[in-house]
Amino acid sequence: MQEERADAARNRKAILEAADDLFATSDSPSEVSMDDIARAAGVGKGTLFRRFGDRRNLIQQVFAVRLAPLREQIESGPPPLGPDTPPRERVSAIIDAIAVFKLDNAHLMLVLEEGSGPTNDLHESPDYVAVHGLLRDLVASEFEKSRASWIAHSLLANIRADLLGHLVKGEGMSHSDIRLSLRDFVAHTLDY
Amino acid sequence: MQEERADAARNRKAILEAADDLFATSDSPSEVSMDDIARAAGVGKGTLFRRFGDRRNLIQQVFAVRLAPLREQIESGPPPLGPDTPPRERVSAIIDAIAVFKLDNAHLMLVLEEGSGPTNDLHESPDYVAVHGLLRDLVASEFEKSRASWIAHSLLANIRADLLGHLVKGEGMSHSDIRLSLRDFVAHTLDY
DNA sequence: TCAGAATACGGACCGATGGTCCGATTGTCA
DNA sequence: TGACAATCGGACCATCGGTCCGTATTCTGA
Repeated sequence: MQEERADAARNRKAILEAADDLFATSDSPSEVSMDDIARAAGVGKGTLFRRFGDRRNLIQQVFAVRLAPLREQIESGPPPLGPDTPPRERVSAIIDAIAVFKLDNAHLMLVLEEGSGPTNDLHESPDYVAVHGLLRDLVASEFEKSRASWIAHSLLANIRADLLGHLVKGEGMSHSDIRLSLRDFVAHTLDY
Repeated sequence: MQEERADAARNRKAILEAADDLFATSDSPSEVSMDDIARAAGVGKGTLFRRFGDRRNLIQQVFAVRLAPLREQIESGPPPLGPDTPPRERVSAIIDAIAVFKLDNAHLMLVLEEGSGPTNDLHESPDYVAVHGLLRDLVASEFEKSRASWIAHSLLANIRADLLGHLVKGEGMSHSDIRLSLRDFVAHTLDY
C-alpha cells in the first residue's frame, strides 16, 4: 500500500465532511444522492466512487467517524463504560450510552439502515457483532450463561434506532423518559 | 365504487399470485423488480401499477393475504390465540405465533422491510400498531400498567424478522430452539 | 344481438439514481 | 524540469419505479 497522494487525501476529507453535513442537515437523509455529495464536496463523481467504492461504504465511513469516541470509551475508557467496571453496571452503562448515541444521531442511523436487503444484515455488521459479543460475555460472566447470547440480542433489540425514533416522534417520549424506562428494563432483564 | 371488471379481477389475482411466487422463490426477494412481476403475471406494467399504485402497496397486499389466517385467529379464533384466553397466556401465544409466522415467511419479511426510509416506519404500519395496541392492553390488564406500552414494544422487538433470520442463518438455531428461548424470555418479561 | 360508452390494457417512455470509463490533469520524484 | 503514475471529473450507462395514451375488452341496455 502506497502513501496517499496529497490531493487524494484532501478530497477524501472533503467528501467525508460534505456527506456528514448533508446527512445531518437534510430532512430525509436517505434521499441524499451521491451526486449531491460530490457536488457539495466540490469533487467529481468518479473521485467519490474511487475513494469509497459504493454508497454503503461511504455511509459506513461517515458513521465510523461519529462512532469513534463512543467506541473508544467502551474499549478503553474509564468506568462506567470502560473495562474496569463490574459487569452488571457496565452492561447498563453501555446500553444507555448506545441509546443516547442513537438518539443524538437519529438521522445517520436512518441512512445506515436504509439498504436492508439480504446483503446488509444489521446483525452481521462488525459493530453489531462486536457489541453483541461484549455484552454476551459480560452477561455470561456473572449471570445466566446459557442464555447470554439471547439476552444480549434482546437488550440491543430494545435500542434499535427506528424504535427509539418512534418513541420520540410517534409517542412523544423525551430522551430522559426513554433512558429511565430503559434503565429499569435493563435491570429487570439482567435479573433473569 | 363500481364493480370490478372481469379482466381486471383476473389480472389482479394473477399479479398477486405471480408476486407471491416470485418473492417466495427468488434468492433475494427484494431484488424482484416490478417488471419481473408484470412479466411473470403475463400483464403489462401499466396494469400492475394501475391496480396497486406502487411497489409498497403491492407488497403489502401480498403480505396481507398470507397474514390473514393468523390475524383472524388472533381477532376471533379459539384459545390460546383468540380473545377467550387469560391475558398472560394469550400474550405468550401471540408472540409465539408471530415468531413462527415470521420464520415461515422470512423471504416476504425481507421484502416488507426493504424500504426503510422515513416514509416507512415499521412502528407506524397498521399491523404493528394493531398488535402493539393489543399486547399493551393485555399487559396493562393484569400487570404493570405504566410500562405496558414499553413492554409491548420490547416483546415485539425480540421477534423482529431480521433478528429471527440471523438466529437461524447466523447462529444456526433451529425453530424450536428459538421458540423455547422466546417462551422463557416472554415469561420472564411478563414477571415485571 | 349489437352499438356505444366506460373501463382496462400494455409497453414505449420518463426522470432519477448508483455506478463505470477514459481522456485530461496534477502530484511526485529524480 | 521532465516524465511517469496516480488522480480527477463529468459524460455516459443500465436499471428501476412510475406515467401516459392509443388500442382492446367488457359491460349495458334496448
